[in-house]
Amino acid sequence: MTGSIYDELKDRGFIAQVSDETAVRKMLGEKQVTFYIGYDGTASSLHAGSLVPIMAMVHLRRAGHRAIAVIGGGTTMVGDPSGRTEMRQILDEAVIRAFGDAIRAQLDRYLKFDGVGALAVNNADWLKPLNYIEFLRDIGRHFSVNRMLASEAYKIRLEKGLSFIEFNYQLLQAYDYLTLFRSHGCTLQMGGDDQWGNILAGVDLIRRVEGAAVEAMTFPLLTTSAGAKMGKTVQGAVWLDAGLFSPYEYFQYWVNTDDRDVGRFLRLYTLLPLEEIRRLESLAGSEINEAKRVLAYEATILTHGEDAARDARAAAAAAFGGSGEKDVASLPTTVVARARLEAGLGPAELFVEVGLAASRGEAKRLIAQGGLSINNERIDSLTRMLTLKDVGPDGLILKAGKKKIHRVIAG
RNA sequence: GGGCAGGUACCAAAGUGGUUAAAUGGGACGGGCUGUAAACCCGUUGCGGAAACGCUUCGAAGGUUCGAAUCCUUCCCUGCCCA
Repeated sequence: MTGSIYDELKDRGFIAQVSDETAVRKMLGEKQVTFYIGYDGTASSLHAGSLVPIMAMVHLRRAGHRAIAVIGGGTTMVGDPSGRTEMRQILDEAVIRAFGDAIRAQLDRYLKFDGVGALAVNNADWLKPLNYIEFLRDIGRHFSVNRMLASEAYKIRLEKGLSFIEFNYQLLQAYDYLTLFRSHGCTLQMGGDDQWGNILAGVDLIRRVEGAAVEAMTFPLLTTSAGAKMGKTVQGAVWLDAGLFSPYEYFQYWVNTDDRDVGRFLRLYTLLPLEEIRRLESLAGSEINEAKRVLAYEATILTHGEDAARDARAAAAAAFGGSGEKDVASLPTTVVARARLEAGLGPAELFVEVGLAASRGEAKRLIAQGGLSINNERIDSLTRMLTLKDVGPDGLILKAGKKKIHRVIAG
């Protein structure tokens, strides 16, 4: 345990707000602290937007603190209105349960739940059995509606409408904190900066009910320098699940980082020492691409493991002609029946099939605009049939635009 | 429960009987320039079709009409005001 983990987090850009900086720095430096972060299960996988909290947990755990990941099986049934413009879709309970299990498994890769230094709990376990009247009397009376309505988090919703169920979210999250304080001695809750109000509600509740001082810390809500939300691409989220978003795509997501974000991201999303990061981010001009590759490689290791990261890097090198080993086999690949290739396939059909175009119409548009190529040769005609002859020893390489690439092999 | 205003494509927002597959902006995508960056310039942006053209879309379902996003009816949903 080192006295510097708080400052390490701060230097790396993890901290947006802290309840009491002096107290938090002190406790993280002096003793083992049990802390928690909640993850609401609104999808079967977390995405890159959740990486900051995950990395913060990894850092704290490495520093010897005890991590509790709370799967929001109960709170997800209510839905957090904080900062949202519209009510969340109400999800089916069985679905929420399944999502929660999947997310737990995902977090396990980063945190290695051992029941001692890192554990996962599901708040459905204590929220579902709650008795309404008792809850109102014991917990509800500590909350001021006036104060809640005045908070920034609800501001948008007061204009667009806020249902009663959502209004209860904050109470439940506060109750989570109280529960973990009582059962596990948890004294630090962290979360995204949009959670600040909810987290403080828990701090207040514990003070009122237990007379104890506990702490709160939030992470900045990141956007890329281009203004996009972290972890979102056009196609959708940058999922941490290899089945939803392949390691190759994941690697590419990081390689495509804006120059201006490289240093910031290296600090947040890799465990590289700060001196090394300072060296990498100082690279100028096209040299910065080297830093991006390091970022991508390290980030991919953390999420998908070293083997997958190596494959992804090799595939990227093959696709973009970078230095080092080239491994075409690691590109996203689709097997197409030999017989179909013998008969010949239209390019639009094939590009749609491998997911490089959303529809034949789009594929045709792309061809007209010179955006599609096979084996690095621009397709200039819709009737350019693709056959077995186009499938070389490494397969048939399809490209849409400059960056989306896919390999087809006959099978 | 009553009154008012709304629900249009990824988002925002025009359109109030045919010239509307639906203005405009943003976003996104493609091309050019580059460094798998940014900025900038050009183009594209419902589905099918080589094309002609066809099909589906404006909360949902019915209806009026030669013709509906546009008119009528019912229903669902949202916001505001009143209770």
